[in-house]
Amino acid sequence: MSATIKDIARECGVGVSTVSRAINNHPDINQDTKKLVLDTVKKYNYVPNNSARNLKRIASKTIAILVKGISNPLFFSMVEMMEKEIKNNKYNYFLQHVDDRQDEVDIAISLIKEKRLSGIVFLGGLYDRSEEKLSKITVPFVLSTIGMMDANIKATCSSFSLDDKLEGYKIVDYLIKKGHKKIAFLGASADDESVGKLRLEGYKKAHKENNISFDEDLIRCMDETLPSYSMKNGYKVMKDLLANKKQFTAVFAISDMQAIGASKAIFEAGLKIPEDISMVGFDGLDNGLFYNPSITTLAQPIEEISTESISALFKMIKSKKSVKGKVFPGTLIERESTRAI
Amino acid sequence: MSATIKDIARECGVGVSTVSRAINNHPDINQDTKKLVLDTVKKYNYVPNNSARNLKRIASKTIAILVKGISNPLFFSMVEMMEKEIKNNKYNYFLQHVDDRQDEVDIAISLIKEKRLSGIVFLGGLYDRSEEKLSKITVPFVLSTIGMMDANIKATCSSFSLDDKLEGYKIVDYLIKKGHKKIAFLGASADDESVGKLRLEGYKKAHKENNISFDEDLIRCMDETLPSYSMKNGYKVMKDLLANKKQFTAVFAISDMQAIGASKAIFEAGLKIPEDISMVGFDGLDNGLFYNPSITTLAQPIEEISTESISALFKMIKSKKSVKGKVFPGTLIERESTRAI
DNA sequence: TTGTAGGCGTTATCAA
DNA sequence: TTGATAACGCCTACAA
Repeated sequence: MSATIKDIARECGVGVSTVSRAINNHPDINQDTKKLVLDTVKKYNYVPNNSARNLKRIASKTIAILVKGISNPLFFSMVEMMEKEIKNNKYNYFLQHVDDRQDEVDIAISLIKEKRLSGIVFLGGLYDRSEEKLSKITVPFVLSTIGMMDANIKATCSSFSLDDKLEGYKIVDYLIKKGHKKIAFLGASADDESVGKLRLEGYKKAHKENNISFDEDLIRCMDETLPSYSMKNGYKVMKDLLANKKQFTAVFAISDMQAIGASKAIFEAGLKIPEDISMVGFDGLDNGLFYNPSITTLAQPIEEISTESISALFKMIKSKKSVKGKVFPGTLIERESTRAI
Repeated sequence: MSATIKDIARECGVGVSTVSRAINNHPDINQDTKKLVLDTVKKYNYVPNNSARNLKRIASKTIAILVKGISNPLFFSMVEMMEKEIKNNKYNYFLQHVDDRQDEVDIAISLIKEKRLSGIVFLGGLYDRSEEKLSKITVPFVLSTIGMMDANIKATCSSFSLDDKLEGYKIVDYLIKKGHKKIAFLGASADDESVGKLRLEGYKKAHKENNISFDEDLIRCMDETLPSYSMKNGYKVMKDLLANKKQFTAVFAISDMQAIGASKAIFEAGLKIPEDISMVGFDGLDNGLFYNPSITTLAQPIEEISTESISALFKMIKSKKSVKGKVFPGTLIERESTRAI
């Protein structure tokens, strides 16, 4: 049906290897023959079959981005940034959603065999993986925006993220310094061992250092039936909290999207932000910036994280050596949703 | 390095074709042999190499979703829904972003050759394609959420979308019936020939039928340097409009995200929604629902559109016959951002 | 600088 | 119900 390398070779009156050399920019080829070949390629609209290439090549020049918790827009901006760099390197990539219940390492291992991946980016999720399991991944990979309990693993892997505990601490400390003593926490799932847990630790640490006790009833997990980190989730959880008649003057949601949903619930209860309740989120998304009121947040330097993650990956692919990860500082962005009391 | 079908065959003491039959669920195989093979497959953690499969198979059982204007969250929900159906059919899929400047039909044609696609979903974009060009696509494809000027093409293709002109008309007519006479329009790019243009036609028609003249100065295109349909874009354009001191009492933004950005600009100007200005969006996203105030919108039935698009695609793949498209009705959802004057 | 041929891991055809 | 074997389209020694 559509043209193959043989057709092009025949048409040009050369061998297939010459065509191959032309399209793959090999040095040992006559410039004139190369031009002829390339012209015919264009003329016939020939596109090499990637499957055949991948079959032949050891590595397929494709990298996979595994995203856990797809609903957070944070990841999309990151993917977009990574995409650029991947294209610059003339690699392909594909996105793979990973369910909350699926194990991304298992998926990665399958994918490597299936597609001869050159590398993998893990985006989000990946809590509490044993080093042993991670070591089964036979291609270079980087961990991006992933909170890990085990500092050991984090040190050995190429992990690019914030110190979630520290940043959680920073923003809660900010609220406390503003005079808030009753701060609700809108977290991840109950059994979360990743960023949700770490940010919660930051929350607790801030309370402890400021000599404030916190109320366990004010610490809320997300609703497992709803997409994680989503507005819906924040809304639902805040509705429940409000129904409980618990007193609080501030809320720390572990994502901007949850903060937005929670804010809506607060408005519907007839309360005002920040007059009655101060709201802070996490991530630094545009969604929070354009909200009314705009949401104070702990912004992740997603551009740096994306860029450094992906270039570390390429470094690993090309040098075969492992590259050290990095911890980035977050930035507290004070907006309209918080006030001193 | 990792196990191949030969390794499994050797291990089981059978031929490769038997292994192939086992893993592909072919009928003509002894159940015991099949079990043995499948067990060994599991034991060795064998995963068939997809490239080899695709090379051999006429079609690769993968379908591509080409998304134009990635920044609209509308598409992500749709992709998620389609994903389910694709997995049900045991097909693979991948997402491909298409730049605003790229031609999605060209990309599609390359992809078909490169990956032996079984089918394609076009999501967004694809304005004003000639039938001739579209006919170069040799595999089944559906057009989803795509506004097309040329009704002819729309009729021959499997297109699943709203009647954008009609829905644009509906929501503007709603505003007019509420007493608004000065309605700003926040559209797509200046040269848009797709949904942006169609919704604008609806806007004009509503004015005409209600015997109201409209002010060309109130019709605004998006900022080409910013992502289309985005909050940023709505914000920027509304800032400009406000700086112009033009009078208007309502705004129709062609996406909820633009409506949100525009709303923010309005708040920053010290105005209130809906007291000073009424705001309507388009799409029916959660983002508008959770906004403060929630945004009145013309909701697309994205679940139906997604489901019907993808099942039409599978019908075409399996029956080789073309399937007729469908026009869906939108739903006007009145929320907090509009009022009568 | 070029062409020939073998093989990458599958699936499908054919004969057993 | 099985197994050998020929493709699928490409890349890459190796030979010329």
